[in-house]
Amino acid sequence: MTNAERKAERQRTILEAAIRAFSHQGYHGCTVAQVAREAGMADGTLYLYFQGKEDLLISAFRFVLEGLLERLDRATSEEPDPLARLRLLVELHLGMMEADRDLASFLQFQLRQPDEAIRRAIAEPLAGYARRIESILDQGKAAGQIRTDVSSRVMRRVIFGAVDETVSAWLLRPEPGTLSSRAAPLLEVLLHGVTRPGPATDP
Amino acid sequence: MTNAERKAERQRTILEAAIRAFSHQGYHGCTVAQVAREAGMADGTLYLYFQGKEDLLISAFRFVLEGLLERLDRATSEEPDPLARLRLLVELHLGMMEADRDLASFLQFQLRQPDEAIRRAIAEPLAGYARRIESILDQGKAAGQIRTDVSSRVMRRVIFGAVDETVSAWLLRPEPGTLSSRAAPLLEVLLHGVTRPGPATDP
DNA sequence: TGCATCCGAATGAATATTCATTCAGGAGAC
DNA sequence: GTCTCCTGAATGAATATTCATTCGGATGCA
Repeated sequence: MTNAERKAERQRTILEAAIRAFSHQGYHGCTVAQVAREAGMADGTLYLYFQGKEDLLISAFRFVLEGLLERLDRATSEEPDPLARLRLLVELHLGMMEADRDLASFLQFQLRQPDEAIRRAIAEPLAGYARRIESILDQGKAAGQIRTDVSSRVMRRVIFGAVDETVSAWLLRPEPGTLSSRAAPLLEVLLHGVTRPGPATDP
Repeated sequence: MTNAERKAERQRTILEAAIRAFSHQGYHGCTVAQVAREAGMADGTLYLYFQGKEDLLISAFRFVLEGLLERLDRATSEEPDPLARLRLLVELHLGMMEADRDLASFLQFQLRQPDEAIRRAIAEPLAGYARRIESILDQGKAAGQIRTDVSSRVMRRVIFGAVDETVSAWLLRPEPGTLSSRAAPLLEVLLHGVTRPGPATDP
């Protein structure tokens, strides 16, 4: 059993090194040798734990996304109120990205791979994320807090896109310690829109 | 003069070929030879018009983004009402992406390059796009249509992110002829938020 | 000793870039 | 009109480099 644990630990070390390396140089701008060096081992050793460079990338995506989902689930599971859960989700997402800049950079810039095989391999955890947002929205609809005249899918895209763009912008112009603080105004806009709440808006 | 025109035309041919090739295979998954073949000329010829593969990519980005900006400006310049302009901008953006799927795919999946040099080279036209959205929002604030308690930059990120995500989702699951039709519900959410317009929402 | 693990130099495939060569068409001479 | 000479755009095979992957041997533990 210690044997399997050893292996898992080693894999983890490699994955973390890969995330660091990929996030700095990009998947294509990065050699296997660099990942190995970052992990503190020889080139060939990586091939004892992963099938090759692409497998490394896909495994890293899975590792990261599943970790994020797990943390999100754990944190939001106790909150019954849908709006509060949505708030929590956004705050947590921004918080986690801020806490680990390499991870954020990795997700923001490497995830959109045009390669079909890679996309397919990460589609599932991504869909899981989408499903969680939509499920919160559906609960909100049932509770009368969320509008029912727009599909949850459309709203999910707005929410996800807005959060995603916020993280990207922060990465490109990193005023430190400021990402989490963007959660409040962001949620304001997502919940109530950009228009001025005036005396009834025309149909 | 015909000489310079000839050159410009030739460059344009190459750029359009590059966009097609890059959007299908991705920048890294694509050889210079493939671009040349797509353009109907020999490998070496490309080097008479561009410095190399990277220059090709950057030039293609510029070409596309500047074209988009120009079309957006032309179309929105005559509309005085800020909200209507915003609506127009979103509709046009979706419409243009729908009209040219290669272009859309190119922008969505190739634009986020981790390479610093490339990012710097395309920062300017991207910032131009951002400025246009924010300027519309500012006009809307002045006209009393847009809320003034959230910065235009935050709202811009929400709008841009939402549109971007909508296009991405459409590209990944292309139900044909359906992108433009997503403009209306999208704008609904952007303008008024996801919450149910009820008897005053708490502070 | 035997076994698992690791090392890192060697390999060879892939491909961006170069450059010696070709050739279509224009200019001038007759 | 026709022949000759030029020009430079276009070619695409050859080059040089980069890098993912392999594998024969070293290392350390039981």
